[in-house]
Amino acid sequence: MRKRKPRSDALRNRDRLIETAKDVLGKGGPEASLEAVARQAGVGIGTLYRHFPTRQTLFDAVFSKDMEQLVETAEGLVDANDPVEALRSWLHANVALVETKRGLLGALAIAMTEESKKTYADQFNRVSTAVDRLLKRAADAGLIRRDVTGDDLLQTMYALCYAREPGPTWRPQVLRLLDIFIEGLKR
Amino acid sequence: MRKRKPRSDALRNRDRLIETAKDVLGKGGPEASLEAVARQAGVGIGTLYRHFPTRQTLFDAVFSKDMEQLVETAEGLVDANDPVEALRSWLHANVALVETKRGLLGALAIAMTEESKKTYADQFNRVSTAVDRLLKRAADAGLIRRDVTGDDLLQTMYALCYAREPGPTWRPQVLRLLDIFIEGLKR
DNA sequence: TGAAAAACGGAGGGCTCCTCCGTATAGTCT
DNA sequence: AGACTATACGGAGGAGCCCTCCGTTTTTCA
Repeated sequence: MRKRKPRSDALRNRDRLIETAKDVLGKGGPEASLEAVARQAGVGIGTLYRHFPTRQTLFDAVFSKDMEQLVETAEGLVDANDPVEALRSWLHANVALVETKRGLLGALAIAMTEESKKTYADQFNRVSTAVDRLLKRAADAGLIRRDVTGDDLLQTMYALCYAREPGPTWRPQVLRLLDIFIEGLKR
Repeated sequence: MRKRKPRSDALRNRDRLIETAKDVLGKGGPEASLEAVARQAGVGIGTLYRHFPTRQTLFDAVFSKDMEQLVETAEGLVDANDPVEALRSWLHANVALVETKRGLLGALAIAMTEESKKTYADQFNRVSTAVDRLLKRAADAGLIRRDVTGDDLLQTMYALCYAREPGPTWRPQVLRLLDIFIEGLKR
């Protein structure tokens, strides 16, 4: 017995929920009410929970597109001429990405737990591979120290993003701190 | 008309609440139930709210002792011989302090908002003064760049503490990232 | 010791979380 | 087309938390 085609209303509702969640979570942070999401999406609360059994699965759905973009940016830079500059611009691109959804910062912090690394394992691996290759090239060229991983970089970046209060000076400050960190990387 | 002496039961309850909060928040993070705090302290919920009208005021009470220690450490280092090393050891001391209450990390993140800077204004000023003096001495000696504030340092430190997952490798990793940052500070 | 200030406790309204299940409906088969 | 059934829907409901309000109790002080 073949499996049926997924029901169209289910697909539609799923999309509406993700779209609405992006909006609501962006404004209200990661603690926003899921019932509000369901309401605003014009959908019963039961429907929300059927599609996304936990808060985390909803976050994951919201972020998966951004993750994809992050991966692509990283992979596009693998063969850059100056590996250190490539790292820097990758990090800067990420900060810009984060800035577009400042309200999601808290949610991002949640998203970066060990738990969700399993969910994102595939993307994380691709990012890690790309970034680690850059790091290795830079280290081989004697440009930076050897004891740093792609994970370190990512975590530090998110940490710095998270630490600063949102506001007009947010971005330059984050970038400055990040650059100091990169400076420290150099041998 | 003189003011009365504060009632003894009030003082007692206040202390119990802070002590219990330290415990409960340490385990459950900053979202832990305040009703649980009241229950475990053997006190009515109304009593908790009378003493601490908001979640933040309760956090503040919990942290005020640690803040004091942080201030003293900073002030003790002002006249150290090597200003950069002094900065480093101050930061390391803070990391150690944070480690003793790993569970409070999330709460700390909350505590570091603009809002609570008003509450801690006094302590923050003393820390800032001490650290800025160290920074200035180091900068005057040409050891580090000039565009960094004590606030930057503090925030970065908490950010790095917050980014890493708790676990046996937590501390060395945080210290390593912090040292990289300090390295980047150097001119 | 007794009055008044100060503090206490917890009921209660409002909100959220999440589950469960009777009802509705889209896809499939004849 | 019509019927059948897997699939999805909605929202009521129990449980927990937030916070306020106020009648009752305790402590201080004259």
